[in-house]
Amino acid sequence: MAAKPTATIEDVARIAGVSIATVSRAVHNPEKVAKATRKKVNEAILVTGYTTNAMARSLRMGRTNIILVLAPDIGDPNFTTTLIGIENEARARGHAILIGHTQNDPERSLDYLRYVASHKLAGMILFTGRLPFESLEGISLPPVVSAFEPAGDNSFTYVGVDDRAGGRKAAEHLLAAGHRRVAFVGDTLSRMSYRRRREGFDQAMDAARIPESDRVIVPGDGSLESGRHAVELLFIRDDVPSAFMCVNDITAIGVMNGLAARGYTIPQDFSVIGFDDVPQATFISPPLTTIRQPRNLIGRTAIVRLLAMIEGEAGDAPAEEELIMPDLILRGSVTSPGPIGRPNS
Amino acid sequence: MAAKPTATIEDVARIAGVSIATVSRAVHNPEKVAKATRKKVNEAILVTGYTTNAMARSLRMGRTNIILVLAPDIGDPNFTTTLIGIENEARARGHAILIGHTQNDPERSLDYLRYVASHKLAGMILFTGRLPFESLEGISLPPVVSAFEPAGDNSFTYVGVDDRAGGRKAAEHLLAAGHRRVAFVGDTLSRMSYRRRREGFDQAMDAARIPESDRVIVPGDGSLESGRHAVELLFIRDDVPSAFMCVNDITAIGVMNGLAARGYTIPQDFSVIGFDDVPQATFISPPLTTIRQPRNLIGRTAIVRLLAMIEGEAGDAPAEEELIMPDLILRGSVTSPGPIGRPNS
DNA sequence: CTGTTAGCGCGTTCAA
DNA sequence: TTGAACGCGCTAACAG
Repeated sequence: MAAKPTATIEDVARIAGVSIATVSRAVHNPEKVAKATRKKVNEAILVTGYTTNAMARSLRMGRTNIILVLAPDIGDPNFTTTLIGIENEARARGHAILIGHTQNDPERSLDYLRYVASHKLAGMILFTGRLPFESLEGISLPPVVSAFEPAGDNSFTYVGVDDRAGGRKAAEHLLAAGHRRVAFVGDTLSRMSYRRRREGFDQAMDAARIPESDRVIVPGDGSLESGRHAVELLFIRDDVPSAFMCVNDITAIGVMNGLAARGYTIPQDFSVIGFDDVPQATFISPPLTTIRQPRNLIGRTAIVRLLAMIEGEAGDAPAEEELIMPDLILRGSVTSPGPIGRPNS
Repeated sequence: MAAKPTATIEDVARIAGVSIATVSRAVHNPEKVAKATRKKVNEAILVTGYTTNAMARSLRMGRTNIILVLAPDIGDPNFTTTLIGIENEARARGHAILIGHTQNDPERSLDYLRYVASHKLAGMILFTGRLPFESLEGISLPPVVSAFEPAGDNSFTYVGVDDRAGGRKAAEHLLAAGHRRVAFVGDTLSRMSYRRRREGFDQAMDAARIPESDRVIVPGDGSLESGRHAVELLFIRDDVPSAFMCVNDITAIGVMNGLAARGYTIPQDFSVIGFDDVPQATFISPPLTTIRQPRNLIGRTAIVRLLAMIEGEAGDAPAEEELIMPDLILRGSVTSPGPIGRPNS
């Protein structure tokens, strides 16, 4: 049995005994159609199971109201919660959300970009730090805002946490607890947000007049392993601080693991602070003190700005940054250093 | 500055000094165009930054090669890994993947269904157990396969883990370790997969001739709380088994928490086994013995079947189930019961 | 309030 | 090997 071709506006018109224009109006501007006519049309629609062909519609209209959210990793908890903020707001404003998963693969990203361009999507939200901008030549994109990680060059409006302020808050908390010699784990040039957290750290240390020599900078990529590895490195170098400030929670958990593996208990022997407030932060023991990403708010803000750009046609406003202040979440992984200032091994 | 309208096939044709038909051919059937002509066309495309208008294209062709993956929760680790399997396979076969996030909201689901219908997407993969089928009347859907959780009525081809076999394996493992009195935590009617795991449990118990009275069935919804709560319930009822088989890992972790809160250590005092093998299963202590979801394989299988349905036009094959056998992952949360058969409180 | 008509951009006959 | 012309389904302008 061949699939029955889907009903078109013409089928509906024929059955309702009106013109196709009337059907179109009855669907999109009901108030411009007599009640009786509207009724006939609606019945015909029910009979035929008619759905307006979106391709034809937007071919005619030249636009859609679909927004693509591009993420490198769907599973990232930062992403999930933010997405919900985006969806709720977009929905309320009559826009639909589609998600693209790039796995950090430039090929994939490019495919999605092409999709956006060729389907004339209304706009785009990027969670991807890097975009294959080189290959982007000529692809004409709708309004874009990037979230969480500033996108490549900063030609796009960016909404995210104030990483510098967050870094500062974290470092100040450690300082206030009495730590003087602290490690910064996860230093890297590749992610701008991490770089800014480091800057915040330095600002706080500067303000407290902690000499550079008391700031132990350990590189890392934000992975669990990088945290564990940092601990080993420091013990091998025999250069162990009393507190660890980590570029993100995952690294912090890695540090805690590394410390635990060496028989230390937290926070008695060492203090650890993270950044992001991922779900695991509550589950591990002790629960991790950290800086919370204002995820939902970031999502809402991002979509609000995007919609403003989409609707305010004139809005050739230059790219801006909107930084949202994060909160310090006090849990159990930070306390004052012991009287020795350095645990006994 | 008004946005420059994107180039159409006509612009390209004019610049290249050929007809639009030739441009179309040069793009989609290069071999049917003289080399010199092709070159001119390609140059013109580069100049104009032309991208074929997907709306017009699929309006003409009547279809797309886009597949929508509909998930209730993007963040579910089961989903993420499976998605990667889907994407890789789909990509290799020339299909693009878009993701929809329903949050289990019927309104949202319906929107996506409409999207699929009106955009004439090629097919759909469902991770959503429930679909608003009532409202679905008349919406004509492309081929659909559901994964992980059989969709509502079983009118759709389903690819998933063999829950019954998994449940059996888990129970047999407990039995083999010497447990006779075991709890099944997370009994529910609402999720078919959970129901099947329970059936597997019962099959194994039957085979071992364990009387019903030694099977402690505790209801639960698969949440962390449900696990904790089950432990409390059992202690209050003073009906404590030597092992817990949980409907999923999250419940199992809840059970472990509950047990730990009462001062017991696992697996010395109690054995616990989960189902799914979520990432946390490795991190907690002791690491959780569980049944692993063959996620990547489920993804690949689902998309392969879907594409077969899409391509084999004639394929009006009836809905089928393809069940994939899961493996038992041995870790540290199961051991033989103590000589007493019941721990000292 | 309703019908007629002209494209939106493209792939595809059919001729040349 | 190439070009002319049609129509996919729809909305918006213009008449009536």
